[in-house]
Amino acid sequence: MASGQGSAEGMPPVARALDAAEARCLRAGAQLTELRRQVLALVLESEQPLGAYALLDKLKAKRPGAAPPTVYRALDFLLEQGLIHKVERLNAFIGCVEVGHAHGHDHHHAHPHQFLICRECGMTLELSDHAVAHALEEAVARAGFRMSRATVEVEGLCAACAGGAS
Amino acid sequence: MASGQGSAEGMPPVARALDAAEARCLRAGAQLTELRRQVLALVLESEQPLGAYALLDKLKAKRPGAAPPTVYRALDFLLEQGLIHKVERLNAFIGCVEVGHAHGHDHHHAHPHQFLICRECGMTLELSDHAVAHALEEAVARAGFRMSRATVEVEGLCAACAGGAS
DNA sequence: GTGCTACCGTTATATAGTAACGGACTGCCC
DNA sequence: GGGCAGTCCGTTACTATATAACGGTAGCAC
Ligand SMILES: [Zn+2]
Ligand SMILES: [Zn+2]
Ligand SMILES: [Zn+2]
Ligand SMILES: [Zn+2]
Repeated sequence: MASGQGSAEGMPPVARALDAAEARCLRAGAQLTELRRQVLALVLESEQPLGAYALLDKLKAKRPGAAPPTVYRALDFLLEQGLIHKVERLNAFIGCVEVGHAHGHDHHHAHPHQFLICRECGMTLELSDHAVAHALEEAVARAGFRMSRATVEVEGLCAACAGGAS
Repeated sequence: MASGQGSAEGMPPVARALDAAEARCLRAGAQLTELRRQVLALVLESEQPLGAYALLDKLKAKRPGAAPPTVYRALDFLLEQGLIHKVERLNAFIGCVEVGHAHGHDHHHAHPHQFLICRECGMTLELSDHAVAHALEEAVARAGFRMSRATVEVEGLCAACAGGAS
């Protein structure tokens, strides 16, 4: 398999996600090249969403010649494959939590999702709340719109930060 | 009154909105200065959301020395007062439709709202859908978050553009 | 007067994102 | 084999978006 191990047991989560991503790309007929894999790994290794230029700095360690187009092209690919999402409020990118969930549903891109962003610690949580998605679909339809993609991002305090400060 | 007319009857909508904005600022103890009023007028006059630099170009007609901080400072003020919103997906600004609705509720900033953006014609519609806001509050609370502000933006096709192309 | 605040002009800089060209490689057709 | 198209990526230059920092002015309190 992709990272040389036959099973997901005992693998670090990033490696498991990379394998899942590779499998998804295979099924989609897309090429997860070395560069794209490196960028994806950097996104996944980060606890918090990373901006394109932060990503670029990290990438330069392995790829000294990297420039903005290097990372933006990789990000575009990863977005198209649904392997990462963009957090619009932060101009930053984060791995999709659903990749590798084995949920079967092969949304090759853009499943409905919502982000919760802690303004204190920066932690960003991805939800896939059906009630929110449904309410939004209804409201959009009532307005006569046809929805193609939705951005739902909440800024606030996570449980830990709210507990400490109140 | 602000624009020299005693009543809202027969006034063009932008002038009426400017008067409502002035009244809101008075109540809030904030100063709607000439610069801020000019920027607000430019935002309100536009059919579509305007970027900061588009706004700057227009502003230069009346204020030749205007520079980026000129317009960004005015925009920050208008955002704080809830007179305009930022459309994150477009990095653009649009007037709040609720200003001057005489709804009484004096949300001096950040009422729950959603944007519907037509990718064809650029038309952007502001909703204030309660069901969406409520579903989002519930989901956020279930995740242990405390929400302060939410960005909800839908990209799609408006009725007119969807009807033509299907 | 002094000190303080809010507002704004001005210059420079930081951050985010794209356009455009060209080289390397691959697969395919003839 | 040669030619040709497609994909990927290195590279340069550039556009777009946003902010930092300093200084001046006007109003007001004391
Ligand atoms: Zn996701
Ligand atoms: Zn937190
Ligand atoms: Zn509004
Ligand atoms: Zn339209």
